[in-house]
Amino acid sequence: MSLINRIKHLDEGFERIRKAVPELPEDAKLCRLLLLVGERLQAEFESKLRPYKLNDSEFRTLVMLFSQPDGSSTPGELCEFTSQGATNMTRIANALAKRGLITRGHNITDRRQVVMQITAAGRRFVQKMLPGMMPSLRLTFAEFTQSDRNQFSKLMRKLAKNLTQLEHEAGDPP
Amino acid sequence: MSLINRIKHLDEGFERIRKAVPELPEDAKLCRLLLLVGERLQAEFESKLRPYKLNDSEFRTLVMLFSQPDGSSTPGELCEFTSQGATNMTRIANALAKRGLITRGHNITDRRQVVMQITAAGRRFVQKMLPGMMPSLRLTFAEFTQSDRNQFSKLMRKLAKNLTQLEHEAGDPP
DNA sequence: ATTATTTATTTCATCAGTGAAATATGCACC
DNA sequence: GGTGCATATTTCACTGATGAAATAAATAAT
Repeated sequence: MSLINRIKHLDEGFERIRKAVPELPEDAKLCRLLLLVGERLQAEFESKLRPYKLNDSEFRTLVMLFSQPDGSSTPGELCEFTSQGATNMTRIANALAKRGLITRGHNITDRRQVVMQITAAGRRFVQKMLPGMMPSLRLTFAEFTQSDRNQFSKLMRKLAKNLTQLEHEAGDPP
Repeated sequence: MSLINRIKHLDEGFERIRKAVPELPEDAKLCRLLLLVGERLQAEFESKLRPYKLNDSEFRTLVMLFSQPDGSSTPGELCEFTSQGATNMTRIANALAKRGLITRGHNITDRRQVVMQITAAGRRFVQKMLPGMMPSLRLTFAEFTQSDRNQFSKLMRKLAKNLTQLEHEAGDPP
């Protein structure tokens, strides 16, 4: 069932739910909308990655390194940036290192720290991958005006701000 | 690291990536924004569900039944609506049935079809759950004006339309 | 009546991520 | 130099989803 049809289905179902739970705010639907679109977008990304035998977290980690000023970082830092557990990060580093996309060494001034460094091959890989994602990216945001883009960015950041506040208030109140 | 900080980190990293891959459209960032917010929102939902020992796909399936005019559907239909595989749907149905939230019977006119029917307990469960999600929902969309909501809905639907087109064009061209 | 198709289930193997606990190593403090 | 802390890795058990293939049961086609 296409995304459009699922949204149509959502619109209909939501009306019936509101009949039974009138307190349900309209925002619940916005929320589902975002999640539906997000899932689909995520699936699109992963399908681009699959042929290269990389999964999403591996690729994101690699791009994270690519985007560092010196192309390197430590597992601990990357755990923070990507909200991954340390166990996972070790696994990801293993996978990337085995494929020669990164190297692992030790920080000279603190030999406890591992430094993961993107290799030339890793950079080439990212530079080859990114354009492959362009076509669907352009299609996805087709007919977006500059004002649409600005609105979109603004709304996402507003959501992010609120969600961050939610995180902090989650420190269980008495 | 908070969502806000991750976005700040994204803003900085993106600039550096653009230095190396100038063709990368600004939309790539919008895309990551949406995915970041979507992930966080999804996590929020799942945390609400966890105490009830239901996972996301189980709950969504239950709500799907709740939203049907007669509170019932078949595994095949639900697979379409939720983009789940048949194997998964059987597992979900098992879980929901074991907890008494749905019943399973056979369609009278076509005994191959299983009909999953939400029970009174299932309805009560949904009606109890939904309000529990309200507080975070209200916080998430705090300071959204009605115009924000309309914009948001409009943009999501535009994305959905484009993504649906993408799906269809995915029918591998010669 | 036999064959083919549809629907659901079962079985099995696999992947990706999670989290806890134990281990190794190196640093910092004093 | 010994104690304690920080960093990363390993091991293990688990969750949730995924997909292929075999099976069962009922219906449709003819």
